[in-house]
Amino acid sequence: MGTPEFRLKRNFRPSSESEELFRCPVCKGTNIIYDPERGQYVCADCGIVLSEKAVDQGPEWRAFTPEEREKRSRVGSPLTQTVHDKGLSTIIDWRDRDAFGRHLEPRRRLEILRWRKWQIRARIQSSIDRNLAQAMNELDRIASQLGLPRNVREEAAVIYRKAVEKGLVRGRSIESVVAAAIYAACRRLKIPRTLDEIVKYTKVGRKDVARCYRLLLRELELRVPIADPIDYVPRIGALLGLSGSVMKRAAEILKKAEEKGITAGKDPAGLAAAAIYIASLLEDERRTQKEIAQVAGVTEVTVRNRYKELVRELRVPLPPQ
DNA sequence: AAGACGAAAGTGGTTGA
DNA sequence: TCAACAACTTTCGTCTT
Repeated sequence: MGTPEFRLKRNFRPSSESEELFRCPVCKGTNIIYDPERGQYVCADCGIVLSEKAVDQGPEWRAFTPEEREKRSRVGSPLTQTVHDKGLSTIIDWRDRDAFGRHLEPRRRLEILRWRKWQIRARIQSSIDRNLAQAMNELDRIASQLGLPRNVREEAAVIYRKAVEKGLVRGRSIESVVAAAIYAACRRLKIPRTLDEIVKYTKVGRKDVARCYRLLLRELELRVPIADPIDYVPRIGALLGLSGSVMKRAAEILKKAEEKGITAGKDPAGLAAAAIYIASLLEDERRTQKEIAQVAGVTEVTVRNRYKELVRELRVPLPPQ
């Protein structure tokens, strides 16, 4: 994988009746372009990323109000109770006797044994299914709010399923494990989303999700490539409506910085933001530190610090003024 | 009036005894 | 488990455009 490259279809214009859907909801422009690498549509005029949320107007029924939480908890917790105590387990018990207390003949006994085995399997199966069903709901919700492409959702689903099968979800909230799975999927597929972005659409704490994420990595032996600041460039650039040459410039800066070994231990989003800032100056497509910081999910100060560092260490010749 | 800059104090997470 | 530590954030005053 070399430098990230936008191969975009300019003036992308789908035909006929679905036209309304392909207008930018912000600037009403029709100049929507598609970035196949990220699986996103981007408005070429105002630079906004049109997530799937903006395109498909699917119902978003979940609120974060206390009442909603109440409702959810009432649907959630009885599940385990039902399965545990009130499931089929009371119907076929462990005794090898019939309803009159007589011993069963051997043939009959084997039969019962088989029933019991299946009943237990069915119970486990159904609990996994129920868990998965709920989790997939959550996954879809979070993923579409983040505007994640399909392949990430699938990767996340696979990770989650493995986690359930290994019994890693027990004792943890489904939502936090789902969020962790999504984060892991993003990292693996190099679709950069910060942990904070994902947590934002969740009602569990950042801490929980981070812990679950580490757990998933350890228990499932997931290999995750280390976060590369360059991966953040296209997204930040697109959100700011910057041209390809700025992004290319930013990527070059980051590559040099990496070679110099001054990127270790630094927040990749911050580095990318700083590189974008420098590139925007060099290419004369100025954006303020504040704007860049905002879309990168870091503060102005961090952008500034990284930017000063990069300029100093790499001796980037800045234009006057 | 807005942007850039830097200092200083505070925060959350990692590391090593 | 605690303390030290580095990176990042928040806040604020000052200078520049």
